[in-house]
Amino acid sequence: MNAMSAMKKTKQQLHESGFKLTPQREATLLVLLENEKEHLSAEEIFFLVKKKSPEIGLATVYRTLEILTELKIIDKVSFNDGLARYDLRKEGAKHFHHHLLCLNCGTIEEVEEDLLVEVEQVVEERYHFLVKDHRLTFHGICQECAEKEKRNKTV
Amino acid sequence: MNAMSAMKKTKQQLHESGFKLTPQREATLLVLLENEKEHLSAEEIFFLVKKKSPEIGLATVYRTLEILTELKIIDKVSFNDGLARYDLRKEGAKHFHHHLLCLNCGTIEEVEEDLLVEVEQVVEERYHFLVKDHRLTFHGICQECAEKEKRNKTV
DNA sequence: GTAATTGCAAATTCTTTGCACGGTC
DNA sequence: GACCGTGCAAAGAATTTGCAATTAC
Repeated sequence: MNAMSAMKKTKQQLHESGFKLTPQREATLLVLLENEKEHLSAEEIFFLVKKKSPEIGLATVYRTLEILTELKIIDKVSFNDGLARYDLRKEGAKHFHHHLLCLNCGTIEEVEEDLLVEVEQVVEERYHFLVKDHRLTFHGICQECAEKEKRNKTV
Repeated sequence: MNAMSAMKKTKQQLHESGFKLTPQREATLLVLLENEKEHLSAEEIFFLVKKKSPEIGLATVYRTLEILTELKIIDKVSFNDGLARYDLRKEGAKHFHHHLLCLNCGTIEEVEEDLLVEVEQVVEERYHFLVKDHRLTFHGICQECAEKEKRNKTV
């Protein structure tokens, strides 16, 4: 675990861009680090931060998330549920990881490995498009739901 | 061009699900067909429909878009600009087409061919996830912007 | 010291809902 | 005549903004 080192690194990134590391920003970042597998919305982050630092305002959380997105420390994603969610970018990850969204239970799984290396090459060559990043989400049925379904049919 | 046949087919789909093809729904669908390369927001669709049928209300457009999404005639997409956009599903397309979003000029190009056939197989095998559909958007620089950039450097 | 940052409340933006009215089979 | 669909206006949800007070460096 290196929440410490991640925090330190972020602090530096903030300073490099002329931002200050305020307690509010630190608290927000900590929540993001502690929940890196989740895909929290601004409001969810706000409530989690509020638990430890009750004086924080929702607007500050929004403003912090905006800065962190700008610095590419987090990514803003949207899974068609109409609100923005925030996802910590993995240390040194060149590309955004992929998501598996279960249409049945709504769970979001993460796929760390980059499955698009070849596809991106095709896009660059065939469509003359210089790929910088991507957003890929598969919609489908997760293993757990598929098994549940199977069991129900057997019964 | 077969806006006629597309309309006819949709009419049937609506009827099969117990909906009527009202003039408002027809006008909305027509705008979608006429702008199938665009990625219009609800409001943009509303204004285009209003040109021809000034009596239509925004709420009706939203309600129509909801029905069309439900019937999988259109797809609701979001490109991180915070509002929903709607995209006509291609005739008989099993999978949602891909998008190329230019980070410079904001243009969205479409990629009709399915580049994910093999990747989906990997996901199914390696992650035990039954893929039903996907959302894939590449972020990068389009050909036009890349050339403009090059020209500026030469000058 | 001072420019950046904050919390709060008000404002905006996008979308949904309630409801009386109109159209259709 | 029951029912679906509509327009309008009001409500709602998510996010942004203005501003005076506060804080980090």
